[in-house]
Amino acid sequence: MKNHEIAALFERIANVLELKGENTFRINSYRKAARVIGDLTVDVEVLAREGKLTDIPGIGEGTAEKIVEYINTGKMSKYEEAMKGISEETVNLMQIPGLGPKTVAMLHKELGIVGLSDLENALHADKLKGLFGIGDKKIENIVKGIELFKTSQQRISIGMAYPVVKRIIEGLRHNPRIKNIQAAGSLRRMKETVGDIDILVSGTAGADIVKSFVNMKGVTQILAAGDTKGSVRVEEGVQADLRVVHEDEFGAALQYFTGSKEHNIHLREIARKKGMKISEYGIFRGDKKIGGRLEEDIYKALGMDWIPPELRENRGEIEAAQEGKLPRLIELSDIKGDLHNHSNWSDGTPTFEEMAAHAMKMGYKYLVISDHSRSLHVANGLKDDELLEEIEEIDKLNKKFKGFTLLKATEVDIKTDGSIDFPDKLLEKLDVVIASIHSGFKQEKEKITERMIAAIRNPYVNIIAHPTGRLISKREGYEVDLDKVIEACAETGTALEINCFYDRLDLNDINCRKARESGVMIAISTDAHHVDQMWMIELGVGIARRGWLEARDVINTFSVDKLKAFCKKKRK
DNA sequence: GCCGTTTTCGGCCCGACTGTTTTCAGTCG
Repeated sequence: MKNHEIAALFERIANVLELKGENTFRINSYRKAARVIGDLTVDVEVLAREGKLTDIPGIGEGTAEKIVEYINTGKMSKYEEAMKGISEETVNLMQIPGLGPKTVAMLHKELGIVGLSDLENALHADKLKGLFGIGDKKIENIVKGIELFKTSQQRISIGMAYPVVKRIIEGLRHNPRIKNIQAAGSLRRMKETVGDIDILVSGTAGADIVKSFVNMKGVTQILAAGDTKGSVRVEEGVQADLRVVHEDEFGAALQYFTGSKEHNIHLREIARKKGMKISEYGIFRGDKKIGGRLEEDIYKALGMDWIPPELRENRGEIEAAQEGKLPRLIELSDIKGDLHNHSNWSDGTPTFEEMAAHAMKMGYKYLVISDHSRSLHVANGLKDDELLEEIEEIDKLNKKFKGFTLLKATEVDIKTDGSIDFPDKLLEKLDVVIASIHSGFKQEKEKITERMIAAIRNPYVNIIAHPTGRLISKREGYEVDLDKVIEACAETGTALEINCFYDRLDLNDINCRKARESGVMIAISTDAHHVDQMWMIELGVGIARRGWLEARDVINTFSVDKLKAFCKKKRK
């Protein structure tokens, strides 16, 4: 799939055109094109072949031609033309906070600054002073911006941000001046990574609320503390912002600060066409405010259903809301059990009893014990006779439970030749078989895909765990043709996993939606090695919601009997 | 460059903040 290459190219065209001072609306078109192509769940090449590119909203004749050109020749003449006389390094200067296209272009023109080192030299030699629009403050800000740019920590995983938010909300909840408190931003949308944490409150005496926020436990640095906004850095290294708004603006502000930007822009376009206006203060017809206390006010006034935050990415949710066709997204309470867990028999820490007790506390009806198989030595994988012992042990325990079942399973290794390292007669004794790749990551795409499909065709394999092997901001994952994997899963009745572990979140939202569209069932599983990791099911449900999944798409919403039947069916 | 229940031309999301060019452009979210 060339979707991401093409999206990246459009984004780069937008950046360089911005630098050149081209028409903003044309630039925005390229941005939009980049976005919609990047978010497609189908192969752009297929659409091109079918002549359907212009069916995509935001893709017109011009952009479609450029896509076709790139598919056919591997080049886009528009990009090469735009980059003439400009270095990529110069375009990248715009990433420095406080440096926008106008300033970078001016610095390039006046001082011949090409990249960051030129800029630093010029600052050192005090050459910026006296340039049009540059005063002492501006220079100071550029210096700060460069520092920030260099040290700017990456976006952090939602799994790290999530507990921080819980702690902050817990810490403020008892404050009598606060009426409502709610996380906003990409965290509320359950995006897999979060840039900073946004918390919104409504209440009286803003300065007082802000004060208690910046003095909270875990705060390492106070960046700002005013009447309506406080900003801190916490010990996890992430920035957290708190905003205080009026009670009757809370819904509008929540809607605004939740984003995404693209979703909000689309809503505002619709509002404008209907003679209305949306801002963080409310929704207005002319000068008259017609709503804003509740988030629902905004959507209702625009003639559409309220849209769950996880869907607000401008990926078709607005159209669906207008037609009353939003999915009934899966809820955390639909989950009846966790399908991938490790005990102290392999590389986990808890005993079976501890796992069962925690699962029951979470309200689960069942829990899958899926220790590693023998070839995964590093994880103390079980040998054949040990798996047999484990099965016996679980059977014994199950007799003690009422309304709860430990399910017998394994996370079996898909070896480099595509074989599975437990024999069928052993797999036969299990309720669930999970298969995954833990070695040979560097194999070629075709080989990995074949290998995975061989496992999917094994009649005992029910779930493919962490299907792409990626680790967020650490490892790309192996190359696998996911389209073929999805096809094979759909054919054989094999489920794909959303691995909830915070640095995996694999499948991701887009692949998850793609799988659903092909009729593949999904398992949401934590891969917990400790009972304190089982809460991460919440992250997986978030990804599932972002992938438009309903309860019926997810096998761990099934009753224990239905789940067992699902797994058995494949063996016939 | 895209798009159409006022439109095939003339629009295209909204507001805050900052610094500087003292009336507004640039940047950001």
